[in-house]
Amino acid sequence: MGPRAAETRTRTPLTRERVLQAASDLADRDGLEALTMRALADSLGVEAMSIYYHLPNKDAILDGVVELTFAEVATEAQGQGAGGSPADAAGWAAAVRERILGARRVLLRHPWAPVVIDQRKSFSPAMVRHVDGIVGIMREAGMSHDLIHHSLHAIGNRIYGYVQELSDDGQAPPPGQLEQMQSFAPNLAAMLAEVAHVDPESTLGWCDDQVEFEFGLDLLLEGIERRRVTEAAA
Amino acid sequence: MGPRAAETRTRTPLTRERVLQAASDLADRDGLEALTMRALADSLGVEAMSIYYHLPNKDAILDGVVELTFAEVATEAQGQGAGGSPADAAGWAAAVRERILGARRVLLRHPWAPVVIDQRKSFSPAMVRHVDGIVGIMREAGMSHDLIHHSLHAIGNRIYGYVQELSDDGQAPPPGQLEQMQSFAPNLAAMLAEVAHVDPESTLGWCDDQVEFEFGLDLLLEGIERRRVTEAAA
DNA sequence: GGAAGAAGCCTCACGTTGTAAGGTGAACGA
DNA sequence: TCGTTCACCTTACAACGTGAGGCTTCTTCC
Repeated sequence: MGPRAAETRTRTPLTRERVLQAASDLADRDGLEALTMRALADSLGVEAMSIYYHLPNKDAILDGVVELTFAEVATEAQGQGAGGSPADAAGWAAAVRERILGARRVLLRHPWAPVVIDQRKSFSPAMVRHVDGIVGIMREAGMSHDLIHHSLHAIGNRIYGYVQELSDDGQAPPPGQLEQMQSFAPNLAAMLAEVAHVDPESTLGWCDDQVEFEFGLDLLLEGIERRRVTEAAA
Repeated sequence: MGPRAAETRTRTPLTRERVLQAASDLADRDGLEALTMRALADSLGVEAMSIYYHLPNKDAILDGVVELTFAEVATEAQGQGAGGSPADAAGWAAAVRERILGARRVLLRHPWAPVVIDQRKSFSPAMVRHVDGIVGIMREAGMSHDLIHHSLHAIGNRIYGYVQELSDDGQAPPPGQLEQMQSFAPNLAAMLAEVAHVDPESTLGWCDDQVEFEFGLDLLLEGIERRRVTEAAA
């Protein structure tokens, strides 16, 4: 039998994985700024310096939780239509769209992740694999590497650099502020006044992030599709 | 005469503006992480706590430098064709494009600015004015507030959330890494292998950020233009 | 001219951060 | 039984933002 049989009362031992999972949970619960070495250790019932036995430093922890997040993206992706390949010339955009929205679904559960991703270089293998899948779909649709490359850049910011954008709280700004804005930003003020109350049933205050996200994504995908057709005709 | 005439030998006095300018310079020179209260004070020939007489705290400084950056954007914009309004139904996209590229030119001189902008809420008046100008152009082209609103979201990330993206150093990754990637990200590796050596005369290593940026921007602008035509036809 | 007070800068100190250095006790191979 | 190694802990330090309050120097009013 393993050494676990003789175990008496020690707490479950620290591992790299347990630390990273706890870090992710802590950031989910209390936000990225609450992810300190001492708080993390505390949530594991351990002293801060004990963590350094399993991870070299905090940067490694940040890299680790990003990796962990993209592992989640991968399982999310294979949960969907992983069977056939609907990525022919016609359907590539739908397939890419689905992958990206899937990644977004995961990132919405870990709002700190995009922040961490673009604060550091952070090219984790799982993230690379995710991008690779998208390249594969576009490649199957017959797109050139050059077009794919540009498209990745165009789309890239949108996924990984995705941030909460305006109005986290989902409520209108302090009432006085809008009419004050009217004086020096009249166009913007007019727009906000009209748009603000259009669809109160949307998920979040005046700007439904999901709607906005898909609007931008579709603009890009449509544009890329037209470039693909042009390229294929040549 | 003013009190300046009687001045003997004191150093030039601290002001809010001088502090903010020094902060911007320091971040330009040594990076955002080097912008600490003590280092900032040092660059002003002063002790850290003296700054607090002119600014309430570090957040105010960060807000201030963003404001200062967008003031630069404003002067850059009025340097260009501020005379007539070429923002009719046909030319709105070109006008918006020019504004955004102008903002980008400034932000490239202050690479820390986008980071600061989306770390905090940071809706500085100058930034609001900049957005307002874009709304005005689109409005003149007859677009609905709804379409403008969505378009702002689509474009927004691209400007303010703009980050350096991959390969800051502008060089290819460590040579071994690419063929290692080949095993678990073959599509990506293939693309990189082909794209990497295409245009060595471009400004920065393998990914010319300016080209990529304009590619994405044009995709969005074209898509928005088609939505505008559809909307105008209704 | 002299007193009062404000303006502007400084010293000191505290709590929090990441982490280097090294200690301690249990498990284990010789 | 005796190191050695593993896993965790204690102590300590430099750097961070900043609260409390002190010391000049200038302005203002009598």
